[in-house]
Amino acid sequence: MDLKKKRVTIYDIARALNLTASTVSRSLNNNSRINEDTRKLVIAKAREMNYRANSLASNLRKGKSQTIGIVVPRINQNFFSNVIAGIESITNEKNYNLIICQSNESHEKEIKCVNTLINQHVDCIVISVSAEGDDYTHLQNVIDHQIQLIQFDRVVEKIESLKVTNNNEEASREAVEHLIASGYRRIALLAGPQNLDIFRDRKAGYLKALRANKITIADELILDADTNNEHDAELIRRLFALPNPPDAIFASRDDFLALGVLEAANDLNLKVPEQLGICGYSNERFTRITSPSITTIDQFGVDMGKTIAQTYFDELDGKDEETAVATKTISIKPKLIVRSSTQRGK
Amino acid sequence: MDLKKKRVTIYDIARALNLTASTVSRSLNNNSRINEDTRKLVIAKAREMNYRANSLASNLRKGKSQTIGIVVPRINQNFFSNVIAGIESITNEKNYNLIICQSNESHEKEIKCVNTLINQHVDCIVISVSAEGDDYTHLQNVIDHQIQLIQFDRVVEKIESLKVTNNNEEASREAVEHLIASGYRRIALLAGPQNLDIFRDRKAGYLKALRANKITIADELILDADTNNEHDAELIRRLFALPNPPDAIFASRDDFLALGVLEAANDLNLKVPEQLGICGYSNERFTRITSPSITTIDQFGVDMGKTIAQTYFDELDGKDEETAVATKTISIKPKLIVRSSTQRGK
DNA sequence: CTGAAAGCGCTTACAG
DNA sequence: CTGAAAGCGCTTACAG
Repeated sequence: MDLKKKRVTIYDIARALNLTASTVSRSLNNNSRINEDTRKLVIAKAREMNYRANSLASNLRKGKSQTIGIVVPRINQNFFSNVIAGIESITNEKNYNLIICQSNESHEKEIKCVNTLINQHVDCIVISVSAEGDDYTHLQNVIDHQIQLIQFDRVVEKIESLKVTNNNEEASREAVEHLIASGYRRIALLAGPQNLDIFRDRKAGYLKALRANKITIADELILDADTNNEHDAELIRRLFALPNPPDAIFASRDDFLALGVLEAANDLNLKVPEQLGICGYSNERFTRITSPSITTIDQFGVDMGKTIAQTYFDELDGKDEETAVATKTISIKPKLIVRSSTQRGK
Repeated sequence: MDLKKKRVTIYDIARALNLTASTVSRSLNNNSRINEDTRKLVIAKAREMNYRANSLASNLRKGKSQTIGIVVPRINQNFFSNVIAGIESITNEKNYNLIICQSNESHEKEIKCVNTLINQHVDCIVISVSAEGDDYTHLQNVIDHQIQLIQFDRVVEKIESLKVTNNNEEASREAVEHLIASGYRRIALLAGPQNLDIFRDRKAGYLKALRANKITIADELILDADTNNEHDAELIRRLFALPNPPDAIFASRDDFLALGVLEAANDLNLKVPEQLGICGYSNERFTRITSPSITTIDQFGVDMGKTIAQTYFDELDGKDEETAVATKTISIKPKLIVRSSTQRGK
C-alpha cells in the first residue's frame, strides 16, 4: 500500500468508468441533464473508491464557499454558545458550514480572525465585537470584500451592516424598575466597558428608571467594570466600603459579576435579598441554582442565532442586483427573569 | 463603483507593477531569492490595493490547508472549551487555523462534521466522540484520507490514532477513596453512558475503591445516566426513593449531574455534606460557588489542549517517511478538588 | 533574481 | 445527454 497515496479525484472515477470529468461532476452534483443510469453508475463507483469532493477546488471554482464565519469574544459564555447553536440549527438544514472563532476579548485577535475568514472566502461573517479597541477598519474590510457582514449584540453603530441587537436599554430599565418596586432605594450599577454600545445602553436604562422614579443618582454608586473577572472583586469591595453602601446591585455586565457580588455578600454576612438585592444579566445556567437563585435577564440567544441565519438567507434569496451589501437592524427584546435574589417583602 | 467588483489577485498587482505573478507570489510569501526592493514594492502595492490572499487557491495548490478541525460534543462545556483554548494557544503561534464543530452528542451530526472536515482538506482532525453510536468508520475514513487523527478524552480504543486521555479510573478511585475517608459508606454511583470508555473507566475506579475498602457493592446504588440533563432528575429520584438510600453520591458523568443532586437534596431538606456527600466531575466554573461548593475533579483541559496541539506539531516535524499515520497514547492525570460538599467531621 | 508554463481539482459555458 | 476546453487564484519546478 502506497504511503503517498493520492486522494481519488473525479478524473480517477471518469477513467474507471470511461467517461469524462464533466459527466462525473454533473452526476455527483445530481443536477443538469444526466442519464439516470450514468448517474447511478458514477455514484456507485464514487462510493466504491471512497471518493471525497475537494471543497477547496469546488469553492475556488464557484467563487463561494457555502461557509459562514462566526467571531465571538468567548464560545463558552452561555449567550454566545446559544447564539451559535441557533445559527447552526438553520445552517445545518441548508448545508452551510460554520467556522467558529473566538477573539478572547482581544481586539488584535479579533482582527486576525476576521482577516483569516476573509482569506477563506466565507460568504458571510457574523460578529459580536470584543470589548477592547475602537478601530473598526477590519469590519469595513469585510464589506469591501463583498462579504455579507452581520453584527449582533455588541454592534458598532457606525459600521453599516445587518445588525441583530437586544434592546438593552429597555431591559435594564425594566430590571431597575423591578428593584425599585421591591423597595430598594440605593441601587448601585456595575456597568460593562463603556466603549461598547450595549453597556452604554444598559447604563442609560438604569438612569432612566431612577429618574422616572425620582431617585437621586449617586455617582459613587456607578462603577464601570472591564471584562476581566479578576478585577471584579476590587470593584465590589469599593461599593461595600462606601459610608452609605447600596441596598441593591445591578451587575449589568453579566451574571459572573453578579455571582461575585453574591459571594462577597456571603463573606460579609449580608442577607440576600433581605439586606441586599442582586440582579445579573444574561441568564447563565448557574443563576437558576445558586442560593439564593439570581434574578437576571434572558437574551434569547438561540432565537437570536436563528434570526441571524434566517436574515442572511432571506437576504441571499431576495437579493436584487441593485443593493450592494444589505444593512438593516433587527431588535429583540430580552426578558427579565425574577428570582429569589431580588424578591423581598417590600 | 462596481457592484460586481472582483477581488484583487496577484495578477492585478503584477500588472500594476509590470511584473509577473510569480514574482508577486514570491514577494508576498517573503521567501526565495527576491530582490529586496522588488519585495517592498510588491508589499506596498498589495496593501494599497487592499489585496487579500485567496486561501482556497493556495491551499489547493499546496495540497495542505494549515487548518486543524476540532469536533466536540458541546463547545460550551467547561472541559471542552478549555481544551479548545489550549489548542488555540499553540496553533495561534504557528499560524494555523481552527475549524470548530459541535456534534451536540449526536452520532449522525458527528459523522457529518467529520466528513465536512475531510472535504475541506484539513491537515488534522481532533475529536472527542459523542455519547451515541458505536460505528466508527468515519474515524477510519479520516486516516484513510491521510489526515492525522487525534482522539482525546472520549477515545475509541479500537481506532488507532494519536490519543490524549485522562486517567479516569485513577481519578475516580481517588474521589471514592476520599468519600470513604470522610466516613460515607453507602456511596451511590451515577455513571455516564457505558458505551464510552471514559465512563466505564470511571465506574471501574469506583468499584476498585469500594473493594479495596471492603465495602459491599450494592447494585441498586449504581445507575447509568445518559447525556441528556433532563433525564437526570428521574435517576436521582430513584436513588432517594430506595428503602436504604445512599449517604453519598458520586455524579461521575459531570458536574451538571452533581448540581441536580444538590438541588434535589435541597428540596428534600437533606443537609450537604452532613447527611449527604456529593462529588461531581470536571470542575465546571459554578462548582466553586454553589452553596455548599461542590467537590469535583479537574481534568486540566487547557493543558490537554496544549498537549494535543504540541503532539501534532511534533509528529509533523519528526515525521519520517516510513510511518504512515502516527499512533500513540498520552495520558494526563486529573486532580481531585476537595470542597465543602464532601467535608464533614467524620 | 525574474519569467513562462504547468497544474492543484473542480465547474460550466459552449458544442454537438 | 455527453465531451472538450477554459479558468477559478495560486505555487513551484524549470529555465535563463
